Amino acid sequence: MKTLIIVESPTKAKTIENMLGKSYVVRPCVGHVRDLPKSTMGVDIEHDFAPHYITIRGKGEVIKVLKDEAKKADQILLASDPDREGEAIAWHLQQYLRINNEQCRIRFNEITKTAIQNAVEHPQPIDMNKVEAQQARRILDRLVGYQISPLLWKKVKKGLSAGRVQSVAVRLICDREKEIHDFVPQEYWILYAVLQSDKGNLVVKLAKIDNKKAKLPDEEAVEELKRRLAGETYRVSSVSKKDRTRHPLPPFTTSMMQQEASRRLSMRAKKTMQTAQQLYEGIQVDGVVTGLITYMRTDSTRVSDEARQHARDYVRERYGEKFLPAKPRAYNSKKGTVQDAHEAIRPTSVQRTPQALKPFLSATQYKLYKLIWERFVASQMADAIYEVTTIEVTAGGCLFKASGSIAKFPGYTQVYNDGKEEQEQEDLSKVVPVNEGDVLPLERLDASQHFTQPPPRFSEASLIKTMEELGIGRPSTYAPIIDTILSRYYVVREEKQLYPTELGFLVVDLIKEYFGDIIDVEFTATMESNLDRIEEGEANWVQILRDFYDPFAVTLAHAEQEMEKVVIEPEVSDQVCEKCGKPMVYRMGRYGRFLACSGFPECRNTKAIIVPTNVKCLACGGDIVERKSRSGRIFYGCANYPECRYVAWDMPIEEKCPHCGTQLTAKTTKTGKEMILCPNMDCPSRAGQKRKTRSASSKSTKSKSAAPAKPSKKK
DNA sequence: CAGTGAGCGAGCTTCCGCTTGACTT
Repeated sequence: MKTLIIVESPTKAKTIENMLGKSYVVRPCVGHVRDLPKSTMGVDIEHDFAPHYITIRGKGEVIKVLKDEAKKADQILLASDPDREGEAIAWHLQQYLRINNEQCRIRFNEITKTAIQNAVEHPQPIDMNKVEAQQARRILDRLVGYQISPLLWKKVKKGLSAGRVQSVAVRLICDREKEIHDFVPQEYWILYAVLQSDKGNLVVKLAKIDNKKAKLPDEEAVEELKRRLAGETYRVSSVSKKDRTRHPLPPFTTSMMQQEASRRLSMRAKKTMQTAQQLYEGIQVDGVVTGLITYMRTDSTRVSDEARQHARDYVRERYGEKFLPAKPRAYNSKKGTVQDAHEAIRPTSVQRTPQALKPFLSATQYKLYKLIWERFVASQMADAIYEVTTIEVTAGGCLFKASGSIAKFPGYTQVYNDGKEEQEQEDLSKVVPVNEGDVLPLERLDASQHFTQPPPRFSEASLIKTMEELGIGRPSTYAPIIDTILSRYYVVREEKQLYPTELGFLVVDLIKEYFGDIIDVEFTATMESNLDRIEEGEANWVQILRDFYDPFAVTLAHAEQEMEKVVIEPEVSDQVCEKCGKPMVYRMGRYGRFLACSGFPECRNTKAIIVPTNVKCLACGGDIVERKSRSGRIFYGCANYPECRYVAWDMPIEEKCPHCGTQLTAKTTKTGKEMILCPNMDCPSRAGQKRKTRSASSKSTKSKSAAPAKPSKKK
């Protein structure tokens, strides 16, 4: 008796095969095996939206392996992920491999021997309601994307795209930009009273005037209040101390990991996912390829009992009983958009500390692993306890306050600092010990002018966070969506911020005008609740699609008719063509923006976009200019290139390196400090720093070539 | 670390979500 088990990920296949006996063969299908065709709609709208599925191009080898193994097996079990997409993958496999057995589907939420053995012993039928929900989602996305996009080609520009998810992402960025543009800053003032005490000055902040929240809109109000307070006595009306506890954060989901890696490690979502994938697939540790983290695409914070127990054992042993909460912490994923097929992202073993693994990891892998490990261990540790002191001072009917906190017990912050510490340290400096009833002489009143700030632009991380909150997109698509809207040139990224382009605004405005409801943030939420009803057997998938499509078809026809062809006028630059004297304009090419003569095609002059700086090149006396590399990264070079080859990633300063004479550069670090660096990597001042070269002792090359070549145990 | 690029107009572009490589922007 031989059983073939099919799972989605190759790594998972290897892991599970090692857990089961010799009579089991585990093979991966590597995601979906069939889908709608790329080149045509593939949906028969006239016949109940019947989909036309074909095997996915490029999956030939994977499918061949599955077919061969299926022939040899007595029993086939489909173990794709226990969520909507996984159910559909199982169904496609069943259809394609012609599996007759009704009991062919097994499901498990965690990869432990007991969970898998239990699942293998209880195969079930495929849940067709779930499959139909997935199919409805797939077809709806196809209908929307493959009908609005061609409309944009016709009316605006070829190659454009629109979709349920990407168009909302662009919309969010455009709406935010408008908000920032329309924002009117409000002036307000903050008033501090600096009071003398024998332990030093106490700084208290104005909170209330005549029992109402203090509002100081302008300088006049401040002066008036100052006159009112003149000669008043400042009396400490209360001093209170209170303990406050803070819970650790749950272990990572994909989106939380992307946000934290962006905030703390300045890593892009794509880079974070690539690195996490390496940790998941396995690193050579003492000659053995070891998977270091659980699956990295998940929307769940759930943790297996086994892993939780190991974390508790580790905390007890390493930090002592005090750091252990009485009850193990459970992070139950809230119901809703969460599909909960995988656990949270956590280390596969807490025993593998970041420090112990450091020699086997690249710098990036180490940083990300450390973040994941610490976040997970902290999530099973005791609360942090702070003592918060609040001092209230009254004077002339006004209430002033100061508060600060001191850590009494670090708890989980011993391992994972959530970054609120610095802020509280600052508060603390304002609090000096005083007693209730004390009358403190006034040193001075400090008033400062402030303005309300517009909301910040989206970063990759905050966009992902917002999309997740709106239930738009999935863990596997957060990072790719950002690439899509960047490559369509709907948005651009500068530093960490996302800015909409003219094209982005144009396309969003058109979709808003003609297909308003599709781009509404509620659209996906409504769709999801309909999909839930299909899953529950309360709604019919064809009916759901019809209810959506009938009005959509009308909208589409109307848009085809009414939408005017847009002529995009290129943006005129302040530069003049040196060949014909006409102004130069910005155009979009295959490699991004460039300057072209507005006299095209008579004059074919083109130039790269170069931004001047005020810095001189110390090597040749030329101007230093800002340019963009092919990958889009900003760098600085000499305007006399190629005669002068001076280049640097950071802004040069007019000062030479004392060691090698190369012109130095300056950059501001994350903490706001200015760092002077020599761009010459061979300079003695750079000694000990890693060069960006490929070392022969590479970890990934070895494991990658070794893994598929090694024949898994046969016969 | 920087090259090019657009228009013609034949035939193509495009969606979202699952998974990894192969192959360059």
